[in-house]
Amino acid sequence: MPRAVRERQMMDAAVRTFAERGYRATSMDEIAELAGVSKPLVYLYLNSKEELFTACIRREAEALLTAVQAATEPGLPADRQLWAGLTAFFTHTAENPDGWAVLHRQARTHGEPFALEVSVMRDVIVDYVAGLIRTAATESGTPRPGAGPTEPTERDVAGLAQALVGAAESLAGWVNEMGGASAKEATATLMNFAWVGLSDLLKGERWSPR
Amino acid sequence: MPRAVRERQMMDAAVRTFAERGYRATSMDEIAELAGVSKPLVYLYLNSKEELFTACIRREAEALLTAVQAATEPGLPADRQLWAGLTAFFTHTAENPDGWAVLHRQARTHGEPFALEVSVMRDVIVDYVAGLIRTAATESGTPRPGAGPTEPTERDVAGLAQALVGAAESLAGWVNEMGGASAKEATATLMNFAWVGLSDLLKGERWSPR
Amino acid sequence: MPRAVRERQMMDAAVRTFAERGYRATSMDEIAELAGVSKPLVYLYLNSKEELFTACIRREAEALLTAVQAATEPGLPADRQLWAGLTAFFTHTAENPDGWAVLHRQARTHGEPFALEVSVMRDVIVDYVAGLIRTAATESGTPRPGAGPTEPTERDVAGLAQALVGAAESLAGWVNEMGGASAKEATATLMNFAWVGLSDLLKGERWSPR
Amino acid sequence: MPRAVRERQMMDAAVRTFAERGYRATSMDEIAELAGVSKPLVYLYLNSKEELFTACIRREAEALLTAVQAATEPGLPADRQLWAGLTAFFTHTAENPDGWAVLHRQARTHGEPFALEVSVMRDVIVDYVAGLIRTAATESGTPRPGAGPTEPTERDVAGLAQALVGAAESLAGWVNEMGGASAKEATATLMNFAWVGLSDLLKGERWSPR
DNA sequence: GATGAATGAGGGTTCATTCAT
DNA sequence: AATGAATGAACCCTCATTCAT
Repeated sequence: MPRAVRERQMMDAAVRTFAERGYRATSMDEIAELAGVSKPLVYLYLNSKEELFTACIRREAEALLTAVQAATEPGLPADRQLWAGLTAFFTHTAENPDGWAVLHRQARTHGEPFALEVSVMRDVIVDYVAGLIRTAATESGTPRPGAGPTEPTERDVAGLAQALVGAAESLAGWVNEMGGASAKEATATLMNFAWVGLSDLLKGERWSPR
Repeated sequence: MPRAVRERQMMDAAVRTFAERGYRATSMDEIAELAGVSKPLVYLYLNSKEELFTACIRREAEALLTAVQAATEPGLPADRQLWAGLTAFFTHTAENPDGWAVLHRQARTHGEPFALEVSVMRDVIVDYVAGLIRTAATESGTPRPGAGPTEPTERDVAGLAQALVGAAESLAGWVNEMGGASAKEATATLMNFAWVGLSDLLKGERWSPR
Repeated sequence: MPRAVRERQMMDAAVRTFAERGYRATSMDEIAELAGVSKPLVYLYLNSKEELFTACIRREAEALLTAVQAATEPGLPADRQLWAGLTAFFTHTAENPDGWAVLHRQARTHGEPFALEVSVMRDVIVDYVAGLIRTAATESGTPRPGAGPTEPTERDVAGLAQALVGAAESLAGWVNEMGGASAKEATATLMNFAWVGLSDLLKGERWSPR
Repeated sequence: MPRAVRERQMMDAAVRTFAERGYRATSMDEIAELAGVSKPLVYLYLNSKEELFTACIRREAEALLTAVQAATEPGLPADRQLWAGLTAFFTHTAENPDGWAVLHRQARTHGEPFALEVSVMRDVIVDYVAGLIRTAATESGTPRPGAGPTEPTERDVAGLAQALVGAAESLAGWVNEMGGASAKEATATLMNFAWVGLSDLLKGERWSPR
C-alpha cells in the first residue's frame, strides 16, 4: 500500500481520536489500532505524537480555509461574500465535525505550540472579515446627514470582526450538537443578526447606555 | 493553618495550573507544589484529581454567574440589562482569566462529566439572554408598517441568543489577549454590533442573499 | 475513659479488621475509625502497626491456649483429655472467628516476625498432643501378641500429632464456614477418625501398600 | 525472546515472590526484577497484579490437580487410590513449595476473588476423598455382628474427608519445613493414622466420652 | 488525655518511544 | 515496507507515621 494512502489513514484515525478524547488522553496505541497499522509505522511516517497532532491541525485548518476561500468570489459585494463564506464554513464544519473539534477545541486547549498553529488561521479569517467590513463601509455610500462619525476606527472593525467570527464559531458548535439547523439556517441567523445591525452602524447609529 | 484557608490555596493553584496546562497535562505534584503543600494533603482535602477539577469548575462557574447576576437589575429595560450583564461578564473574565480559561476552554474539552457541569451554566445564560431578546421584541412597540413578520420564532430567538453569547465568549478571549480593550469597550462593540441590528430585525428587516 | 478499656477497644477493632482484610490491606485509619478514636491515640498506646498486629496475635493466642488448657484436667486418661481439649478448641474458635482467622490465616501469611509468634503456640499444642499420644501408648497395656513393634518412634508421634492438629484446624474452618456442625459434632468426628485408628495403631496394626 | 518463554519466567517469579511475601506485600517491581524484565512488560503480558495473581493460582492449582489425578488409577481399591493420591500430593507439594504456599496460604487469605479460585479445587479434592471413603464403606464387607450402624451418614463422610484433607495439608507444610520426612513417610503416617481407624469405624466401633 | 494538620515514601498503572529483524 | 519485543519516565493515589497544641 502506497505511503500517501497509509498516511491519510493514520491522520484520519488521529483526527477522530484526538477529537473524541483530547490530545493527552489519546494514546498512540489507539491511533495505530484504529488506523489498522502497527505503532512503529506511525512513528516512521509521522515522527512523534506532537508532530502528528500538528499535522492534523494543519491539514484540517487548510481544508477549512480552502473550503471557505473556494466559496467566496472576490468580485462580489461584501455582504454576498460574507454570506458565501459563512455558508461554506457552516457546511464544512458540519461535514467534518472531528476536524472542527480538533481545531476549535483541542488545538486551543493544549498549550502554545498547537494553539499558535490554529491562531494563525483564525487571524487570517478575522482579517478577511475585517476587510469585508471595511469594504462595506466604503460601499455603504453617503452617511445619513447629521449623523455621527461614520468611519469605524480600526479597533472597532477588529472588534466587530472578532465578534462575528466568535459568533460563527459558537453557532458551528450549536449546529453540530443540536442538529436540525442547517448550514443555511445558521448563515441566515448570523447575517440577520450581524449585517443588518452593521449597516445601521455604518450609517452612524450607535447604541449607548441611557 | 486552618483547613478552609489551605483548601482555597489549593484550588487557586489548581485553577491556575489547569488553565495553563489543561486537565490531563496537569499533575497533582504541580498543583501541590504551587500551593505550597504536599501532595497527600491535596488528596486529603479534595479526594481526587477529578473531584478537584470539578470543584474548580463549580467554583468558577458560580463566581461568574454571581458576578453577572449581581450586575443586572430585573426592573430595567432589556437593553440596559444586557449592557449591565455584558459589562459584568467582560470585567469578571478579564479579572479572572484563569477561571475563565478553565470554564471556557478546559472544562468543555475534557469529556462528559466536566463539560456537563459548565454546559448547565451556559444554558442558564443563553436562556437568560433569549429572555431579554423576547422582552425586547415586546417592548419594541409597533412594527414598521408593511414590514414582514415581526415576531421572531422560538428557534430564531434561540439562535440569536446562541450567537450573542458566542460572540461575547469570543470577545472575552480577545479582550484578555489583546489587553488594551477594556470591558466597557468590548461591551460597546457588542451592543452596537448586536443590539442595533436586533432592533431593526424586530422591525421586520431581513437580510437575504441577492 | 481509662487506658485499659481504650486499648481493648482498639485491639478489638484491629483483630476484626485484620481478620477481614489481612495485615497489609488494613490501614491504621480503618482501625482508628472502627475503634472510635483518633489515629495518634492508636500510636500513643500501641506504637506501630507491626506491634499492634503482634499484640493481637499474642492476645488471641493466649486466649485460645487458656481456653484449651482450662478445659483439660491433667489427671484424666489421655483420650478424655484430648476430647476435652478439642471441644474447648472448637468452641473457642467458633466463638471467636476473627481471632482464629488472625491466628490461623493472617499471622502465618505475612512473614517471619508474625508467623513465628503463632508457630510457638502451635508447637506448644502439638507437643501437648504428642504427649497425649505417648501417654496413650503407655496406657494401652500389652500389645497384641505376635504383632509388630508397638512403640511408635518419636518421628511417628510427631507426625501423628501434626496430622491431628492439622485436621482439627481444618475442621475449625469448616465448622465456621458451614455453620450447623456444632463443636461437639466436630469433636466426635475427629475423635472417631483419629483415636480409634490410633489405638489399633498402638496395638501394632499397620497399613501398607500392596 | 518469544512471548511464551517470557511469560513463564514472569509467572515463576511471581509465584516465588507471592509465596514469600504475600499478595499485598509483593510489588510488581520485585516480580519484574526477579523475572529480569521491566515492569511495563509484565503489564503488557499479564495486565494487572490481580490477573497475575489469579493466573498464578490457576496454574499452580492445575499443576497440583494434574499431578494427583495422574497418580490415581480408577480401577484400584479405595485405599490404594488414596495412597497413590497422597503420595503424589506430598511429592508435588514438596517439589513445588512456592506453588503450594500460594495455593494454601496466600490465595485463601486475600479476599473472595482469589479464595474462590482455590476453594473450587479444594472442593474437588474433598469430594474425591469423600467418594473414596464411601467406596471403602461398601468394600469393607460385612460389619462385625452385633455392632452399631455401619453406614456413616453423608455429614460424617463429609467431615471425615474434610479432616483427612486438612491433615494432609498440614503434613505438607510440616514435610516442607522439617525437610527430613519424605513424601512416602508422610503418606504412611497419614494412611496409618486415618485408614486403620477408618476401617474400624466402618465396622461400627465408635469413640465416645466416658 | 486527645487530636487536627501534615508528609516521605512507595505501589499500581500507562505511555511515548525505540530497536532488531 | 512493516512489526514484535521492550523500556524509562511519569502519574495518580495511599499509607504509616509524626508534631504542635
